[in-house]
Amino acid sequence: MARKADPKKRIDILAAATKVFAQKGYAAARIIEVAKAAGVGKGTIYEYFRSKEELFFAVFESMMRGMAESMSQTADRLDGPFADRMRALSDQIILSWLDQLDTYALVMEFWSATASSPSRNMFKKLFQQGYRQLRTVVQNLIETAQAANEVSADIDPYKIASAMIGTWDALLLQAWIDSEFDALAVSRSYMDVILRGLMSAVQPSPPLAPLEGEKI
Amino acid sequence: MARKADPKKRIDILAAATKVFAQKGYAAARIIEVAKAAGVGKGTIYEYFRSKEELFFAVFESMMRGMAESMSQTADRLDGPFADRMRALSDQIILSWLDQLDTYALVMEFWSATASSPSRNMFKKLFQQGYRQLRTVVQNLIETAQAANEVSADIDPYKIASAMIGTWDALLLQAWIDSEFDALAVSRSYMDVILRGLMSAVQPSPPLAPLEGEKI
Amino acid sequence: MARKADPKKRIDILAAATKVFAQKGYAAARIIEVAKAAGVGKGTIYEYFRSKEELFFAVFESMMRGMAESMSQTADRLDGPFADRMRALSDQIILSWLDQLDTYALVMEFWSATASSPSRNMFKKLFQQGYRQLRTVVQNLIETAQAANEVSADIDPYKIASAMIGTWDALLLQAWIDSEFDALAVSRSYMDVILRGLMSAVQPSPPLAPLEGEKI
Amino acid sequence: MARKADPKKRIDILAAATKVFAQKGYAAARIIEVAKAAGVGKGTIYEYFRSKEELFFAVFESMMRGMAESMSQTADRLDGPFADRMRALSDQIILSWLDQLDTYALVMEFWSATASSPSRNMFKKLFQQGYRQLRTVVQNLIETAQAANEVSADIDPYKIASAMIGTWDALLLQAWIDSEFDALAVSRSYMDVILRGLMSAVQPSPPLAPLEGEKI
DNA sequence: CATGAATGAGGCTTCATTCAT
DNA sequence: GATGAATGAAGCCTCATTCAT
Repeated sequence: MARKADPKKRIDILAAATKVFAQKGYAAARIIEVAKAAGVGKGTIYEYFRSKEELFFAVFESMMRGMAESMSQTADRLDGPFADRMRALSDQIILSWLDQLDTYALVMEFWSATASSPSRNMFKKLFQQGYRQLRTVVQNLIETAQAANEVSADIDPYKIASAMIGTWDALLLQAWIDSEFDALAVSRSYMDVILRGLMSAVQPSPPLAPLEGEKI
Repeated sequence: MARKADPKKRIDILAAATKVFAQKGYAAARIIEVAKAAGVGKGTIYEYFRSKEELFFAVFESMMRGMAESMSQTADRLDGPFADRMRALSDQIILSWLDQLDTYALVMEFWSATASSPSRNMFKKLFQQGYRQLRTVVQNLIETAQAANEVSADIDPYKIASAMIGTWDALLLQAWIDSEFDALAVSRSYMDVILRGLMSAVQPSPPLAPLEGEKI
Repeated sequence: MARKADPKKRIDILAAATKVFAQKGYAAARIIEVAKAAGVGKGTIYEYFRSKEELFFAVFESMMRGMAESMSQTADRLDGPFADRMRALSDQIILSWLDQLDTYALVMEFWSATASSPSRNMFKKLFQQGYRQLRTVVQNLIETAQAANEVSADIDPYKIASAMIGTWDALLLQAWIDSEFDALAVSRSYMDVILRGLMSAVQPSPPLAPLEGEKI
Repeated sequence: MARKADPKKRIDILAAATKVFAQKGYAAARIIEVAKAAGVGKGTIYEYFRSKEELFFAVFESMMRGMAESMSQTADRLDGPFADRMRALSDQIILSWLDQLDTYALVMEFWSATASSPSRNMFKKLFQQGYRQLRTVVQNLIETAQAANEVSADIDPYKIASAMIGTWDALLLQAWIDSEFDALAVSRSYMDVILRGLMSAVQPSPPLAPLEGEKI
């Protein structure tokens, strides 16, 4: 028998690719670099992945899967009053991402790299799915809080959840851009304000002039 | 940067490059495409820009400059109570970007394209500068409102401004990814909550357990 | 204006490619070799031909065109009695090909190179066309001779023409394989016999046992 | 050549290789394909043949051996008058080859594949040997006929034999190229003419004009 | 003996850049 | 100044061959 197919090798290559793609970007990443980082020969990469693009896609997929998993685990472990849950979730997201800020670069890579590629749509779907998953967690928290009268009923859980995860994303982006940016501190202040907004009595934006279509 | 005089041609090339880079991404964009789009010969590009990267950088710079300009003009025109100003600003940002969502792709491009480039730092600086500019506008609005007692004094204008522009950014990202995402509606609900939070009495997140370093 | 497109360069590359393909064979031929032989850069090849295969096809096409041309010119110049014409044609074919025996290798290349290629059918057609053209020339000679009663009427001009050009082809093949093989001498002896057969009274193969399907 | 003993496996591989090489051509043939067709592992090929080229050479050799064998068996079985023998031989050659026209492709492969190979000369020799063998059979038939006064004595048996086998080869080539080409019918008409030429009284091509451009 | 996972040399091709016109 | 033909560096990928199991 020949050397048996090492299932660990696929993982190794994936890990190496994640690192190299994150550091160099898709276009600038070299297959040979990935091979070296994985401690295998160039050709071996192609034993496990059909092409550079497929490898890239596999990295993305595994990354998203990892994120989603850790996310739902986190959500399961949350308890206490609504505000506590939200603060804990926020911190968890920020902290776990700050730990692997390099990987964050990949999220951007995935976009540019597939700009004119037919797999762009697959990326789009995986991406939306990731966002949706996270959004659902937050949305559920809000809805539960509304049921418990912790959050005013006139809040649209979907919209607010969308905005909140967007904010986390953006804070991480800023942290990535600017290593001095204190994403955790900002996120905490932000949560204070948001929670206060969510939990206070409703005051629909009443005397506000119509805004539709206006371009100030 | 520019070596030849005709300023109109330089602008034509820049506009063409903006379009091509936004559509194809930096790596996939071809100089010949830019040349065709600009209606000039391939060699002419090099009369105005030393290299593809420099052209790219120029596109980025002009984009940031344009954004900043429109941003400060908008801010100058704002008036009325704090909530109105904020809502108007939010709408303005969202709407003007939605108009040119394609160009938004460039923001991501700028990152990935320079991942392993020596000009990465220049990009970083320009980017931070753009963010800072926008943040300052929001920060000023908040500070003014605090001075007028419209916003509680315990709010950190810098942090909240950071979070808010991040959220706008992220909503646009989601709109870009998912064409059905209604960024405007979400941003308005979001502003309702945020404003309520900002304008309600302060309730510092007191009984919250310490979070530092914890990984829930 | 840029350097003007040199139409001669295409010819140069084609000539170089003909030489290299003939010497090395399609698979073993290297684009860089062709470039060097043509005195141009590697990339220039791709300015004129989309791919190695296309270049190869162009070589084949130009070769066939050249052959056909020289063939019909030769035929036009033939005169005198039938036997003289045939002998002159035979000699002309053998001699002109012996002059460029290397090129002959290409005829074989064309086959193997396209064995599993989609362009195989194009090659097949060009090839058949070349053969047909040559066959028509011979066929016409025979038919004219039959009309003049120089050749017995029961001869099938198509079949005999097919066999004759086949023989020339095969003699050249042997000459190519074996540099000591005297294709000209053999072809002359062969023509003697053939012409004697064609011009003698008809004696249909009468008392011959049926051969159909038999496998001796 | 062979390094391992099992002679059956060697033959299996050889048969598989013959098929694959004939279908795909040498360059396009893949060792893995041969292995699959032979029902063995890739590595096993290398137990029996040192390299792809050696395998190819072995295929060629076995093919030539097979041809030569069948050829001499055929010749031994021939009897009757000269014309009958020749017609029977011709039919035998054409029919047996038409049966395996695919394999015919290999003959061409052998050439192109070794164009720039050091084994080219070995191929050349094997090839010449095959041709010579066949030629000898025909030559002997003619010489025997001359001794029996069936064929005029001024015929050069070597030359005519060379031309005849060449013609058969070429007819098969045409059949290979053009599936509608009726090689058997053409070969029979051709034999009629040739035999008539061979068996008629000698009329040396006497009053033939000198051949312009001739390079004797 | 047999296998097929691993390897890396080397090919084709692309495309930013140069420079003669 | 403008052009685009020419260039060649460099990348992805293939596939014959090796060798641990």
